[in-house]
Amino acid sequence: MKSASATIRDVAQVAEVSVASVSRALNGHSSVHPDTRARVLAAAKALGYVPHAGARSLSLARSHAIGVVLPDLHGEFFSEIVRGMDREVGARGYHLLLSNMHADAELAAQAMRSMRGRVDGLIVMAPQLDAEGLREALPGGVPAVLVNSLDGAGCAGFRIANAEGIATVVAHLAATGRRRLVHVGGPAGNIDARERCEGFLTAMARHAPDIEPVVIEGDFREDSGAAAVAILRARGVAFDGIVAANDMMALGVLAALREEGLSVPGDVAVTGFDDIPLARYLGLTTMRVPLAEMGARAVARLIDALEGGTLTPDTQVVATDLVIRTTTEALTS
Amino acid sequence: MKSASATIRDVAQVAEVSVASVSRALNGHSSVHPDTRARVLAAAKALGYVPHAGARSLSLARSHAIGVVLPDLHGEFFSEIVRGMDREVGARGYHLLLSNMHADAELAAQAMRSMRGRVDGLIVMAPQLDAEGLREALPGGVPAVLVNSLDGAGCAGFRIANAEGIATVVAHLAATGRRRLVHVGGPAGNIDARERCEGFLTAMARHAPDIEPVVIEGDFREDSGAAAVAILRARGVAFDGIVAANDMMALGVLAALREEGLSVPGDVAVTGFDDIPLARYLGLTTMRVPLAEMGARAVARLIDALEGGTLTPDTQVVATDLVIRTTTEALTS
DNA sequence: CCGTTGCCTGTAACCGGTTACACAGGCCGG
DNA sequence: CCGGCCTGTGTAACCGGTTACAGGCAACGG
Repeated sequence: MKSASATIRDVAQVAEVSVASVSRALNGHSSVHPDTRARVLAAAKALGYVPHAGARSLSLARSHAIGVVLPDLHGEFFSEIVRGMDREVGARGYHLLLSNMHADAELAAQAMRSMRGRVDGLIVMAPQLDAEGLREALPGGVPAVLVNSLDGAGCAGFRIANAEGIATVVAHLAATGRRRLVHVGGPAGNIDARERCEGFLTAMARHAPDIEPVVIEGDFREDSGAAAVAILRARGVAFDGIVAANDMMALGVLAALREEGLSVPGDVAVTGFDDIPLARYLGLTTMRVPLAEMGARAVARLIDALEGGTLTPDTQVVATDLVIRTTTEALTS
Repeated sequence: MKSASATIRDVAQVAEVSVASVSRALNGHSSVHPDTRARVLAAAKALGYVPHAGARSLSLARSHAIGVVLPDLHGEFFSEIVRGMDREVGARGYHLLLSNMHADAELAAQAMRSMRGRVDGLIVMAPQLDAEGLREALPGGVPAVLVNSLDGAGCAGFRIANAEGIATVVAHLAATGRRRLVHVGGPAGNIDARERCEGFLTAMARHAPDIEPVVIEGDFREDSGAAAVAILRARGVAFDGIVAANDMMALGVLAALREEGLSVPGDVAVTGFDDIPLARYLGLTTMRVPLAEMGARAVARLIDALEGGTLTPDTQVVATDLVIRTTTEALTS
């Protein structure tokens, strides 16, 4: 009811006990006389007392918050991961503290540092940072779980089975009769993009050794998928399949192909990666990555470690599943 | 470099000055001798000192974090709003603390209380809470901005022009020759759902007074859109337009109609609400709600108030735009 | 030569909680 | 009747910062 917030001392005064007793009563300690507890609870309710979480976490050295550092929230990729984290964190009684990290390594370091003292642990998604930059940015003393990041510091982490996933995609396309494949890659410096690109080249060497694989660099955003198609047409490249490094670019590719009058999957097959929710609606064949689950697992692992366990410094690989939809339907034979 | 985190006292000891000087030097106070400042900076760097944000915010009574309380992160509706908040908050040097609130009013209150002392202000999205429950849940002493919520407490807030938006939709459908409209509403108790439903009935009374409007209750999720179509068919209702209360249900409606062999927009026109990113890809006619912008504005308003301004307790209405796509194309006349 | 001023620094109180420790009192057995 | 134990409570130190206040010292003017 009171607009100014009451402190534990106010409660103590009203209940006519010491602050220690108030603290014990409110935290359910056993060694508090029932009468005292009742008086404290009554006083707390009367004053509308709400404990000050900041002060509490200072003395407990526990904030029950975990920090999430990520590049940006654009596109469904990170949204899905955060959604999974949010679910797990809620179930465990923790909070999520979000922090955007810009591409610059220095700003990234600053973002992580600014979390010391307000979170118990850190989940870092820094696909664009190199091992060096990441190690420098990570503040000491805070347990961290890396997601989709190069591990330069021997941290716990998760990574997507990118190369294996792309290999599955290429094999699938080969099985439906496509061999002149083009890869639309992600931005240089992005670890997922690089692994997917390398996976593509390796897979092509196996499935279509006679064909010179074409790779066009994009930036993981829809526009760059469309741009890639324009480049291909301008160069006069012949292709019957486009393997995009993520779903958003695949969508751009789809739109551009239709614009150009090419039929999908008639003339060209198209695949994505991630299986963001959008992909299902558009019939996009893609590699399903359990994004939300990965987020939830990262949180679970971190909290387990915080609550007594230890954080084993190994990187867990999350598997991907091929989801076949209409953009790669086999040609009528 | 040190794994255990250094405190300001460690820095003071190494630099051979008092903690006060360290604090002043690091915070750029003018009254520090250049030599002292240099010694402090050197010591801080040597120890890998990072200030403890929790302790800092306790003594400053400022956390530079703002709390966001929302029902869940499912669907793109809230994701978009949070994305806008994240952008604004990052630009202002603040952090976002997420907290999920379940439907229960008691849990909602607890979620908000648990933020006291860790955030400077609160943004509350509680479309499912009544005015009473919301007022009780809001902790005193923390500035709050309500988004899409009933205001029982005279708070600052934002709301969507729901009724006007639906009226625009109905008018648009009427203009393309559809009059036997069905509304698929959101869950009971949700403020947006109720306003949209009432808006629908009002608009129908004007545009098609001779027709008994049909309303089917959904839950804002895709499945319930499909379920609504099943109900309509089972009841043998005749309709040539479906006005869904949000985009996700409209998608469910679209899928179900196609399943039933009905053509969109040939036999039935379909509209959504919100203009989530998905809508564009599926050609769904909908009312665009500037979700990200609304989130950003809520944050901006809150931070402005925190930094000296005052929080005027009025509710700002965000306007919606009709976005016409293929699901309401006019019938060939 | 001394008082004043300004610059710089340290001491200590404070933010709002938690908790180790001391201690008062009642009850018990010896 | 007294020592020990158990229960319940208060005092005060602590978490890691910030900052009001006091004071030391050099420069300066009178």
